[in-house]
Amino acid sequence: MPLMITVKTDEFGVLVHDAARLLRKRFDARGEEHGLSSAQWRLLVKVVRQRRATQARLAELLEIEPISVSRLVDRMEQGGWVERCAHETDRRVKLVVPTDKSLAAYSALKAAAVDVYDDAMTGLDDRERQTLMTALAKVVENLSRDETQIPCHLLEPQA
Amino acid sequence: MPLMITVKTDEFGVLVHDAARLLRKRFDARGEEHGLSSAQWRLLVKVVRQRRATQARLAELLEIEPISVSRLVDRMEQGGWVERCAHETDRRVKLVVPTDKSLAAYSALKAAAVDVYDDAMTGLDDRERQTLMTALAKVVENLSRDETQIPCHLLEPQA
DNA sequence: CATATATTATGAGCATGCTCATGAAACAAG
DNA sequence: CTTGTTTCATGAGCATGCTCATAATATATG
Repeated sequence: MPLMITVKTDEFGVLVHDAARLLRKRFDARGEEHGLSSAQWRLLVKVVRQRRATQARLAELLEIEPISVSRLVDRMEQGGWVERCAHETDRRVKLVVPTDKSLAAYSALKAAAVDVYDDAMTGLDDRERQTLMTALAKVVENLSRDETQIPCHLLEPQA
Repeated sequence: MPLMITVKTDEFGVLVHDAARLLRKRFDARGEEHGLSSAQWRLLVKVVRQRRATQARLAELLEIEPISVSRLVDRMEQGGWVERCAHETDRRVKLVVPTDKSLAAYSALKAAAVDVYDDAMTGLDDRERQTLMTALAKVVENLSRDETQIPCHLLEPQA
């Protein structure tokens, strides 16, 4: 039997959790100059890129629930970042569009994001960065697939 | 000038954010069998390992604010996971100790965590896992150091 | 057309984090 | 001992996520 060294991944959850928390903190700090939280920042980027998106579409893009988008847009509308407009034909939907204030802040925010990532990855070489990105992407893919993972042999035969 | 390929790290924040969210969702799902959220699970692990810890110490270990521990312990005490006991000499502190219920659930929770990590890292070889862990640890270290990063030349001379 | 179903947004209410403020107890300096 | 400072726990109130429920509208089907 070959020497089986399996990497200790005990603390994987803690690491990811901490990294996400610390990144969020940095983004909150940088966004504060503009009066933006990190959640609002994320939504702003989507709204600027989409130009006009329904709240349902934003929920899909941000991978959060529509109700959470509703609350977030409430606060961002109040802050003058976005506006809710009626759809031309579908009276159910409200189109979320960026204000001039959002469009003006966008490039500064992009630059700030690059800064934060540079800080975060200081000391990692290109190979490590590459592996970090692809491995994380794989993890996200793994966890996105079959959410609850019910083994086939446990499934009830369908009628 | 050598060919400079710099890895595209644009989506780093999104990846970490998504990975953390999906992991949390898995832990919530697995903890639900026991009636535990992922935050409660994290605290439970610390309490079982420490045996008796002040809330301030738990806040330090979990890297959250003492007030957040206070609320979390409220709910966990109500759920019968922990108890608040008086300290022998210092009447300010309340020692948080695990109940039998916590001690009984602990090993099942540990096994569930291993499951979740296995799922998450499916398809990654040892080299990739190794790099993922060390790179994430480096990121956490980078972001933990000099929180606000004020360049020295901008600091006011001290009186 | 009429009726059933799906989609869109949002209200109510909860969990988990936060900041700011406060009260009680411990500790340090005089 | 008294006074000032620090530490510990927690109240008030907010942001961001969630589930569950509901109203309005659109769409599909008989």
